[in-house]
Amino acid sequence: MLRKSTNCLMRWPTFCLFIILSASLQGCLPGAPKTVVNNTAPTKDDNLALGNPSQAGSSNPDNYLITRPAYSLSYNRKRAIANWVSWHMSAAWKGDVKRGNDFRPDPDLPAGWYAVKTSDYTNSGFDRGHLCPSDDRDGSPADNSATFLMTNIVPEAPRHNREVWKSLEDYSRQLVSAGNELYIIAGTDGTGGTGEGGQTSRIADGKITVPATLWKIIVVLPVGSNDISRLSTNTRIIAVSIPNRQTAADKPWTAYLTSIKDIERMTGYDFLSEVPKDLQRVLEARIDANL
DNA sequence: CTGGTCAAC
DNA sequence: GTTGACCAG
Repeated sequence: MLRKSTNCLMRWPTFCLFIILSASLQGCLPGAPKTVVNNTAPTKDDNLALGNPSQAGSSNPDNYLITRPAYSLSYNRKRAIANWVSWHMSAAWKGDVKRGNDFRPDPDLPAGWYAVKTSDYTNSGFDRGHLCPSDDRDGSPADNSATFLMTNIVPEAPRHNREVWKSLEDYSRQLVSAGNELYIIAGTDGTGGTGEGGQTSRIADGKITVPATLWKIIVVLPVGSNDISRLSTNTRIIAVSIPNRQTAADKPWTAYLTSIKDIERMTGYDFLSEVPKDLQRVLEARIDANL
């Protein structure tokens, strides 16, 4: 009953189309259309697609843009922590690369700047808290390793990091497993947190500021391309602002839901700046419904 | 690199 | 029980 493929092409075109798509044979068949169906496979997209919230660049040391394949961030030299980190998240970034734990100074800071090292956090009473999590970047060794550069790390109250912040990270990866992709921006604000040793403004002999607040904005999109055009008034927005205190973990992350507008008021940043103004207004006022 | 802890699932 | 993510030495 098996026919040669040329017969198949004439007699069972639908069947052959299936073969073409599933076995990636397009390149073997000259003349086959390049795009037969919409591409719904998740991709790795621009980490800053929704905008650069603080207009970070190369001129201001306290708003210094660092761009990598894994994420983009604004670094604050005076505070020795990031103002924010922005990254795209989809199943395309996921894999089975083992967590590297290779915390190290960021070699991409300008010459002459102090580069935070992992031992600056030892015995500080604060965790080396990821902004862009290791587990969001386990698709390649290079991407995972990039999350351990100390510019992506902030002094985070241990219970904050391991409990309430982690549970939101886990939830966001569940959203990805369920068929969404995400744009995530996480950052810091204010000075002074409460770690294992009590209230602290700075660690490492004053070199590193302990942020008072960690905030995060998650834009939830269906898997696809043309990112900006996929935002609508129905787009789900998850925004939280969580004090950097051990006791913050006494409540679930849903207790800290807020609006993007509130985070803009707190930080002075402008989020979703690539999105049309009218749509920004709607989405930035939104507070996610409690789950 | 190893062993230990803690919380969540 | 296992896993993930810290810590210290």
